[in-house]
Amino acid sequence: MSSPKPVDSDQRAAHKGQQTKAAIVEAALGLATQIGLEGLSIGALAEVARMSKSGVFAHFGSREELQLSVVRAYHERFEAEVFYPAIDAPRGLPRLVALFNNWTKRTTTEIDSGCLYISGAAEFDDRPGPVRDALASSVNTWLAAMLRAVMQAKEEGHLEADIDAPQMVFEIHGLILALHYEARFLKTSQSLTHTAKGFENILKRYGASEMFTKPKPVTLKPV
Amino acid sequence: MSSPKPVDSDQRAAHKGQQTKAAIVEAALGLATQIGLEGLSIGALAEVARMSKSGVFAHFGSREELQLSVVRAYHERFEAEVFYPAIDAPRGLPRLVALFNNWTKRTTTEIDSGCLYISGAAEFDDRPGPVRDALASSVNTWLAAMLRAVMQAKEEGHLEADIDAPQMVFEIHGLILALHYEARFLKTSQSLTHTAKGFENILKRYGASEMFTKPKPVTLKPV
DNA sequence: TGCAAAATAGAACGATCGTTCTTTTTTCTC
DNA sequence: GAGAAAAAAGAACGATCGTTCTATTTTGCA
Repeated sequence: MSSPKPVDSDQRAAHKGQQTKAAIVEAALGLATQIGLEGLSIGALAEVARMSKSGVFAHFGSREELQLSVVRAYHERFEAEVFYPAIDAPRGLPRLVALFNNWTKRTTTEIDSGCLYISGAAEFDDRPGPVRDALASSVNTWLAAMLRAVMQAKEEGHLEADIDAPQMVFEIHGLILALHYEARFLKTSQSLTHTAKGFENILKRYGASEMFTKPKPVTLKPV
Repeated sequence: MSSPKPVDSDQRAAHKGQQTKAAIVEAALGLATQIGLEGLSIGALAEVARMSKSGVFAHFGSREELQLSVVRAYHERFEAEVFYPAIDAPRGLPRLVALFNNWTKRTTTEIDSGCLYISGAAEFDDRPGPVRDALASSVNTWLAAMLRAVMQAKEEGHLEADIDAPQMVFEIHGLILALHYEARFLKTSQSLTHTAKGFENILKRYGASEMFTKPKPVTLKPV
């Protein structure tokens, strides 16, 4: 354990290979969200990354390992963009609202780029294997976080005491899925409004106090 | 217009070719719901249909035309299974409930087989062309039917007079999407219960009279 | 029953796929 | 700066893809 000076900062890892690997995964993530994990081909990826097929391939050893790397990268990005920022919000309903807003915001962005958790589910829903497991594990981790937030809101007295927490998470999940489906595929214009209104409805039904139900516009931190 | 005796009954069409074409589409539908429209290959289809590749191909002329045939067949089946049976129910809330129940029942079946409207949306949301158009058109037709049912229930006084009908359809759509996602991909056990409960919650929120909100078990017609 | 037409089969095409192997280039370390 | 190690490129593989073309078989009608 006396490596000279490795692990500089973040991605700027020791050997050059890890940098390019990170760049490849980055490009692969972009391709996979657009055309799906199954549509992701090494040839097309190599072209985007301006490398040779075998040069790309050598970093992963198999296409499946490439797909796994993409799933892991997506998971990290999702956490960083949706989960962690919401932890700053106070425990209870505010945090739940923050989680949902971040989720919605990300999904809105993904109307253009595509969501790997949704396209991946459709592609791998009856294709057992490591990729499917990684996808399902990521999604379950996220849904569990939402469930925790709901239960905390219940404990804090921000929601009624006898609510069915998994039921509430299920309904919220449905809103996001409908947003993605109708906005990205059907190109329905009102989807985002419907999502926000739907969340309001859910909050009301589960007894959220009025002060939380009106969604406040996202305040930008002053620089 | 003096063809001897064609168009006997249903599929038993005039020339033999149309029978086998129907059989091929049938097999293709089974393959496509499982592995997706993009995963559907003529070689694999030929094997299932116990025919040669070129024999299968000749019936369609292109892979895209094959995919279109599958989408059309799926549309017909969806209509026959979900839409038409519900028209027997009285106009208004009973019909809306029947539509939803049929939809749920079909989606439950599709936990094993897969839903073309969902997997197709994921595959073609970024891929313009006739297949995407056919898929979107079918889904829009169905969602329009749901919207009509909601508005009729409103007119009949079964729902509150000032409700936002598209909003209600959006929320219902979300329930079905969540059911498919969580049951088929995540294999969550409670999904069907959550869907039914979610629909109850929606009905209540939009002012359905009590007699409709308690879901009656599907009554089997005595033989 | 015979014959034209329709339906199916068979072989081959160029392209792309994931993967392997070998060679060249680049990088890192002493 | 030399030499070892890592990274990237290049070529080729067997397989499968959609598609085309040409035979062969089967069908339907006179």
